[in-house]
Amino acid sequence: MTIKDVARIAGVSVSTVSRVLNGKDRVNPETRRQVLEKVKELNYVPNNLAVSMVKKKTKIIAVVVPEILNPFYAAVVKGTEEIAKSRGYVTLILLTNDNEKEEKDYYDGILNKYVDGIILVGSHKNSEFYQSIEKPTILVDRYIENSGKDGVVIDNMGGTYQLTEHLIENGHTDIAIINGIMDFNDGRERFWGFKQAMSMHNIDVHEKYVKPGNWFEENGYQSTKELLQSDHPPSAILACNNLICIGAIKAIRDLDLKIGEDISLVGFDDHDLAQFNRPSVTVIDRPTYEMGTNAADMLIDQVEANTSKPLNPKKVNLSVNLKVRESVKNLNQSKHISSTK
Amino acid sequence: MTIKDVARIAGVSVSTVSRVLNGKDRVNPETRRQVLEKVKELNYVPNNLAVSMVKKKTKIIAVVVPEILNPFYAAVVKGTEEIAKSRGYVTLILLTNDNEKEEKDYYDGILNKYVDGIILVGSHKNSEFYQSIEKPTILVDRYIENSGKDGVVIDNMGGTYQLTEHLIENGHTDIAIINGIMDFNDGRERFWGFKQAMSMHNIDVHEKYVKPGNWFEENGYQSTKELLQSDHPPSAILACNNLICIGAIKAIRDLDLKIGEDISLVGFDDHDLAQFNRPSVTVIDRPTYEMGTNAADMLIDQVEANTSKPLNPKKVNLSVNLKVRESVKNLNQSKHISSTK
DNA sequence: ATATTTTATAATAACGTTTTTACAAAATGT
DNA sequence: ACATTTTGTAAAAACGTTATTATAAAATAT
Repeated sequence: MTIKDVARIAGVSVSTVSRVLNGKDRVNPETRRQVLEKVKELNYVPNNLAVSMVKKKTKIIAVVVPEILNPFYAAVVKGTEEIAKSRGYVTLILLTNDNEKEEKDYYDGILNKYVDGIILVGSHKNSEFYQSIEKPTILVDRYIENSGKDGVVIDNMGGTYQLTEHLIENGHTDIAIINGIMDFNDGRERFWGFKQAMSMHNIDVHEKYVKPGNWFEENGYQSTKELLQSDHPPSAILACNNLICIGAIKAIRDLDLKIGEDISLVGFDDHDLAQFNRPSVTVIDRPTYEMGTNAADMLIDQVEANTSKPLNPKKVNLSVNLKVRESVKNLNQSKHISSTK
Repeated sequence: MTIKDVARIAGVSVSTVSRVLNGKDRVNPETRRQVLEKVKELNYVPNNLAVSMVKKKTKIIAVVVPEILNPFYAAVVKGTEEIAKSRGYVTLILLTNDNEKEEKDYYDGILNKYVDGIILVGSHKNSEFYQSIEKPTILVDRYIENSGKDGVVIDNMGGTYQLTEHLIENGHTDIAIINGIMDFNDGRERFWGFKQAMSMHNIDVHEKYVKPGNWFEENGYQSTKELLQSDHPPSAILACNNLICIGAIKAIRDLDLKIGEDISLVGFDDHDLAQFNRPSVTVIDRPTYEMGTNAADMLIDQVEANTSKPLNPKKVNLSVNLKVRESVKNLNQSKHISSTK
């Protein structure tokens, strides 16, 4: 069932059917009525492929993420898909497993020719890769300077700053930090936020309390064990993402210690275990779903404005939220109590 | 940069370039070499849209799921995407929020005209909807009889059968079941598996121990409270999905009871909390990722065989796996101990 | 030496739309 | 009453490919 069939059956030309369907003027109301009737009767739907070819717009956007089982990325995908849907677009999903080569191949093979725009949680560190992308692109979470692309990120520095300050306010000074890799802005900024808060309160950062590593649970588990089994264990640990935090919780449990008593713990990223654990764990919650919706709206705006490369790339910084729960011991209070004893 | 440009610059006809690129025979090796050289030099990549139009194949498949934040569906998506990728397809993702109307609209508007095939965790109960889908379709998880579509499902009945038998073997007879809605095969089959196991061991199913409801956490929480606060609380609870199980765990905790001592608990679906909770919870684990990969392979096979409607729809039943952990009290043993006292 | 087959390439049609151009007929202006 | 504008429709071109058909040259067969 093509537009030709409709035209033939309705007894008009192909162009007239097209005009009617696209709401163009200069078509007799009576003709319009008849065409619409036949369209409905024949259940005609235009072929997207043909439309895309002539309009050079596919109404498809791609969302490229490392992994979908991580709820963080799943939320980004969800936000993207919902905005896309509401604005008449569909969403192509690509999982990269953080494999740079795979991401590049994808880009060359598919993205360039198929989609109107790309939402990208990239695995590449160098800005050249991003510059080579011709389609409108929004970088999410990880932002690369000089990439020439707009970005939607969260306030990493503010997040660890708040967590650190929360610990300090509760009297902690021996604070350890377990971080992921520092190749991207996220790891770097989270570390800076911690250092900044410490320096603002004139507290020294002990080198042995700084544990860089990777973003996985095993790192959280091992680093926590090392910290707690050392000569001078810290009084509090800052876990820089959800997986590290889970690893830390498990390590603490395996060492038969109590969170919030023997050791205080705070984490970046909220997750089920942080909520469910007793005591529950104080965390920074970041608006992951909103990152998706923001990015999708920005992307589609760009697509529809035909601005493939923004003149002045902008980075939208979404604020994060401290969720105070039960995992931080108040050392001031306990000192106070012991001093009045 | 189109095939025309390449042809012009290489000094051959458009058709020759096309022949070279598609590996057709009857082209002079020397000509082939020259064309390939220019293609590389000009960095030419064929326009997918044009190819799709003439070949009537888009190399896009759609995966339609109710929700992406649920790890179960995320795993299906992941399995689908990885197979699709490896076989040269890309994956369109559609989230329905279990909204029947939305799903139908999607289907009419996009799926029919854009994709080669569909992997569908459907929200529709009636088979007519599925029959009306012209594209190759694989139903995942929820299977509708007479839909005319192939399906990939798991052994729901075997799952609850195993869970129930595990409880019975440990001496339980007062077993309660908290189930979701019975509109689809999943809820029905899970209930049947329970009943079957009970009847095989000649144990009566008490009506007050049967709690149908919905698949959400709140149902698990409320039903568990009701069961445990009744006159004759059961000795064991079977939670029919991950969310109900989480609700049950929370309710038990809020009632200050101990899992595996005061009340035994088993669940359908593995999840973080079941693993993390102390004591950990015995569950049925289902191969969600494999459902995605199986479905994608079956779908692409169909697409490439040009069989839009399988003559004899088949349902692939993947087996489930009992993960025995610490949440079931052995009543035989305790009886034995008390009788020898 | 001529007829036939094989090989290499080009020209053209087709996929299903939208957009542009063309052309009447009707309406309006003088 | 005639020139001009407006309105409604149709025909044709374009989007970028692949597939089919046509044609010429080379190779082979008789």
